[in-house]
Amino acid sequence: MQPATKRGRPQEADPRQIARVALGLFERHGFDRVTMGEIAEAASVSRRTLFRLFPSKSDLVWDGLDEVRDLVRQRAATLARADLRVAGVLREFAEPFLRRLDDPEAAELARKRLRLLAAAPALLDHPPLREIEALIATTMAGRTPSGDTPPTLVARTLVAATFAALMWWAEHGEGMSALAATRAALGALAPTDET
Amino acid sequence: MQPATKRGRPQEADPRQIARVALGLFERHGFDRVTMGEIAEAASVSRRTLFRLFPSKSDLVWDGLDEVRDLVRQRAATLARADLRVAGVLREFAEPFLRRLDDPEAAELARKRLRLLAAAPALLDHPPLREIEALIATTMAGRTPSGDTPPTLVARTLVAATFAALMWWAEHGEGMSALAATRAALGALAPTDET
DNA sequence: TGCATTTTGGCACCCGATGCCATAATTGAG
DNA sequence: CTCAATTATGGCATCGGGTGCCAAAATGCA
Repeated sequence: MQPATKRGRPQEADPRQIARVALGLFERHGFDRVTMGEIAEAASVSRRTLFRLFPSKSDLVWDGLDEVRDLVRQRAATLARADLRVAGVLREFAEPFLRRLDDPEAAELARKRLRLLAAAPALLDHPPLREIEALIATTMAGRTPSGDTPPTLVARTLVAATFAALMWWAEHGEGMSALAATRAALGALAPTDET
Repeated sequence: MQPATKRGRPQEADPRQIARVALGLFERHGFDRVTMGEIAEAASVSRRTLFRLFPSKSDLVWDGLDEVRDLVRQRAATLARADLRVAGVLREFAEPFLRRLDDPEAAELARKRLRLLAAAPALLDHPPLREIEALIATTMAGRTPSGDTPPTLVARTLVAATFAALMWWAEHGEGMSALAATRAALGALAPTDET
């Protein structure tokens, strides 16, 4: 996969720097009011290499998500527990990442990104994100006792609901932790009979 | 809003016919492998008027959603009940529409559209759809007793979860009704404590 | 010095989408 | 009947995201 050899022309462009520049522009002017040409100019690279480093505009926002996806992959493969229900999925997948957001600085960065999402929903259509969803769903589906509600149904609904809760938290959840918001939302969804 | 008068050049293009043609092409070749130019040619209109009738490619898939949105608007304005919780939202908003899917023919059309969604998630980024979500969310937020979990949080999570359940139903829910799948999924989401 | 290797960036092009404008087809008023 | 107002159509140019192709630069290695 990686060349590892140091032959060839060395890479001049710094992807993380470029992503930082882009994120700054997005926050200031809005995601879709910033053109790839402007980002390229602001980062002092050509439009062409910008597209080579970040094949889509969304990749600039989701920079770093690949590593999260790898962690989720690893966690999914490692998990040997049989009975993995909703509470288990939250404990094993959501909590380890959400706890990072206890750090106010990390929380603020996460909020910035999530607010970008709310303003430009096209960002949700992102392959690594879809793969994380699918990983959680299939892992859960394989480890849930059958007989009750179809596991794939629960899994996909759970992931969607969790993301929605996170988006809400980014905008209105100032007082509470991301994890608390997620738990509260999931708990409130059961359609208890009323008059 | 509407001209109502019959002056001016009569409309030659038939939007519903065009949408049908487009839907057929999408099913056969996949949403993003069909170009607007091809649709225009297949429907015997110019690319320009195609874009005037359907400002975005997604509008071809979501043709007719505006009327659904109007119904939801009306329903939201009419609803006078105070305490409108999760079960109430399902009863007042989801059920009236999901019941239409008891008709096998309507169910098959809905499945076609939802399967298109699963294959091209960009279709989910559609203004009328967002407005329906927002309508339900704000209606619910205004009628839920405060004190417990923030209503806007519950509302947005509920809508996201319901859509996810519908998408699952379109692909794997052959045996069951759309409403049953939704209910089952929501009920299973509460994180009951386990070991 | 040359050669393989890798990055860079320029160019042309595709596709979705938008603005502008000339033109066609109709109704209604004189 | 004639003409103006009105509405739909479609051609043209342009923009922005995205891709393929290819030549030029910059390095390690023989």
